[in-house]
Amino acid sequence: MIKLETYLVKIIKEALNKAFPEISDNDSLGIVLEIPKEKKFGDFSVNIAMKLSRQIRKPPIDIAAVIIKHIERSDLINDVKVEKPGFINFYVSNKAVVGSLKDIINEADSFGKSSMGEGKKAQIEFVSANPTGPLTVAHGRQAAIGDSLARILQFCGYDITKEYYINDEGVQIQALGKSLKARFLELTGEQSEFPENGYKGRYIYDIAEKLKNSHKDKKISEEFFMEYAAKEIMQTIKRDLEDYGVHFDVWYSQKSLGKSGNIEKTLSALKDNGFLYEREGATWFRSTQFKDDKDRVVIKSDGSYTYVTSDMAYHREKFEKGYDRIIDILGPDHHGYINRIKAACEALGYDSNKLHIMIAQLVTLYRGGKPVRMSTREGEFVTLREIMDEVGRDATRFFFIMRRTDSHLDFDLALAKAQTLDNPVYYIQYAHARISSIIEFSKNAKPNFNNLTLLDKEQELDLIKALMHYPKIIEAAAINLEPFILLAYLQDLAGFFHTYYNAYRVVTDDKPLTEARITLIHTVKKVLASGLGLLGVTALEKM
RNA sequence: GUCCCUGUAGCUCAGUUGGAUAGAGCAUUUGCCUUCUAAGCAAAGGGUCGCCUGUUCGAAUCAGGCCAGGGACGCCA
Repeated sequence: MIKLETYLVKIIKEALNKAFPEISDNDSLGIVLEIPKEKKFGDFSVNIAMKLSRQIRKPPIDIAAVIIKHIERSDLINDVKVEKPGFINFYVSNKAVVGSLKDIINEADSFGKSSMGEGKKAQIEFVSANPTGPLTVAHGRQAAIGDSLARILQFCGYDITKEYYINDEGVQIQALGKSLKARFLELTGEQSEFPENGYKGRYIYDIAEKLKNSHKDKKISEEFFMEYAAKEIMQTIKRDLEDYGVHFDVWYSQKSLGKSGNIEKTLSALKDNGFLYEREGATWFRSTQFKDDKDRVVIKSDGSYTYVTSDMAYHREKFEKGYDRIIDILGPDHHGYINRIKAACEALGYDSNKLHIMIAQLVTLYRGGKPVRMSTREGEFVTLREIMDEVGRDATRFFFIMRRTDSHLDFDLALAKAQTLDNPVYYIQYAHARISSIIEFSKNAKPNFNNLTLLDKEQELDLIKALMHYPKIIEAAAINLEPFILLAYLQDLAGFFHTYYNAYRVVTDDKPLTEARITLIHTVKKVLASGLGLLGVTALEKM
């Protein structure tokens, strides 16, 4: 929270104490400053009178009228008004606004940071695509959201670990191995039959080709085909993510989890707590006791574990590592999964409220308004790599964050690629580049903090007020785990700048004024760069 | 059948967790480049917030019930 807001909350609290001394615990009331939607309702607004209405048993508007009388006036406030249902609206003075700009400048690079995550550990697991094929569109969205969220949480002081869970064993990997073997034999001219559940994508041929060149006359085991294919694909995935600007701290192998003995520990813990039973030769977890609609098999009748079993053990490890917040980002096909995992966590005695499982909803690709068809099973799909190659990294990441995580996303490749005003990425980047260009143009005008009171135009004050909201926006994005909130803010901020740019010249013959304006746009530039950085989008100096 | 997501302007979507006359971009119409990037700005039109009932000072937001679209429901992962 910026200083001005802290001050306002303080004087509101004092006024409340004087007006209604009988309300003892006004700290728990939580005075929250809101930013009114409409300008005419002032710069900050408080709905405390409405909240107190029931307790005091008086109409909100009367309560507000009493409170307002006790509010301390100063030269930071032009006016305080009571509005219809019972809002108390604050109109701050130019001095307060300019003073806030000074505060923002003094905070430098730490402006916008929040202390909400200080001393807390958080883990975020995302993408975690099976090493059975290249990353697809859906992974692109999860990667963009996950990485941006990690950056935002880090900005809020969290000690954050980014993790990728590699599903390197099980039926799917076996199918992958068989697919590679079939293609390999095909290439070497031998008889082969392609497995029914095999992966038909062209990339299997590429791997087979590579294998053929490096292993001419050697005998190859089934095991080797599996490992070779998974390793090759994992390398491609890592390279794609690297080029996408996403770095993971931990690559966690499911195979290593199996070897660690943690699955057995997890199962015996569940058994001790009385949540396991046997039926039809399999062992079941009584997840229905925790809001799941079906009990789940944890040991199949052939003695092997299901996917859920290892994932339960994996989540047990997450809790054991002492994270304060555990975040999973999954694809839409995993939604049925949330209750199962939460059930397991509770059965193991952990607080499942610490676990946030987010579902990144479906992405539909369009090209110039027409849907792009794809089918994973047939090996026809658009990869993240193809999208990056076509529209570029910045636009790709931006477009994937452009909608709320839990809502469906239409991604139009033609639009993302378009370097026109239809394309919202450019709108923000353009604002940043424009500022750079002005600063370049005004070489001999240095930022100067002494004449900031010369900033008195409506568009200038609007711009500063928009800057003042940045810390709130960051916190909102972190609390809601929603990078989209930040993206929307940057669009607004860029808009305020473009408006200002068109209304006034920054560089004029008036030196003190020019210096003040340069100082302002410098700060806008910094915040734009900071926000874009958190989204993983480049802030361009020139366009 | 069960579960999840969605339903707001012609289109794509916001709506600060229950607040004020429901907002933005695109599209449409009209203005603005001899001056720091027109990839921009200013202005106008456009709404039964899917439907019904309830909760209260107050509902697009919460609860219940319908209707419509999308997705998921394996001893696959």
